Amino acid sequence: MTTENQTKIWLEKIQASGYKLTGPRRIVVEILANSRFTLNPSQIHAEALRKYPNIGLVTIYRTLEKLEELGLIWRVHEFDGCHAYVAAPTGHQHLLVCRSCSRAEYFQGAEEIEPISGRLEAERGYLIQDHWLQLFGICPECRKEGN
Amino acid sequence: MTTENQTKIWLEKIQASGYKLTGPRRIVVEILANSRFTLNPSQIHAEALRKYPNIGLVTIYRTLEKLEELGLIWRVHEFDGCHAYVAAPTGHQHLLVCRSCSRAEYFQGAEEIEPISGRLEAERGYLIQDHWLQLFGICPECRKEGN
DNA sequence: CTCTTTGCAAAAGTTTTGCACGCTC
DNA sequence: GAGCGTGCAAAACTTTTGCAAAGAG
Repeated sequence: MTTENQTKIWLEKIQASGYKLTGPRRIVVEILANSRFTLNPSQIHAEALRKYPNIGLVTIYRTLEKLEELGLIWRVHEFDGCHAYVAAPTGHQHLLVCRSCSRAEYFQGAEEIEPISGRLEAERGYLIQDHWLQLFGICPECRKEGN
Repeated sequence: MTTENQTKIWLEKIQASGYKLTGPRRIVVEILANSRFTLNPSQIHAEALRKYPNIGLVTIYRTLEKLEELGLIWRVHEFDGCHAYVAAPTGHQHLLVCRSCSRAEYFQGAEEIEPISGRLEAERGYLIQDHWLQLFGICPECRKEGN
């Protein structure tokens, strides 16, 4: 999927959910749908200001809230904090995050986890609802630069 | 391991690391080493006040910082925030957390993840350093109560 | 006795809320 | 035109820092 399509799909979904399409929302969507890195509200705000001079940080927060509610973005949990967001994947995927530059990409095929859930439900009586699998490391670009 | 032993081991480790054993530190250690639930700084403070009337919230923060540095506690990432801590496990284990009461327990045997790391290193050129696997659900006690 | 640790107060940083105006539909 | 969305200001929280006094070893 191209990123232009990704942006378009998000905007349609926002509208289909009864929310209005506004300048600030378009900007935030464009930034997040196209970023290969995790971004926190303040970084998004700084980036957005370049294209929409008067946009307020509060609007970033409120837009993030809606995008998260619509399942379009995920809050990312990193070692040094949990303030950043990233475009949600299509389908069930897991995150691989660079600890140096916060580049984030997804990977599939962690079906290995299903039996673990089943085992724990049987052995401990929990109702398992969800799981997080996230890998951390150094991306190829940062390895080249010696980070 | 009994929880008294756990508390004792932590206190010894604090002392062995060159930190002093003080009243406030003993209290925080006792609370965290014995809790089956994740606790945030404010909850720990409230609990500590019952046994040590003048203890300050700042001291809780500073003690948590040291316990984390010594590897005795982990910060827990939950759906509704990342402010809570829990006693670290012995060896490589993963967390199972109740979304209703924040009860937390560990499980072993997620060796299934190793091949995933290897695959991603080979396919994407990352140097994988760490991973998080965490399961969320409802614990038996909360299921009984219909949460 | 020395040096760490504590509690208070204040600062810094992040996120939320109230409100009048502006814009989308 | 109706009602949602925006920006500003201020509030609410969480976490960190400076400092004098107290306590551990």
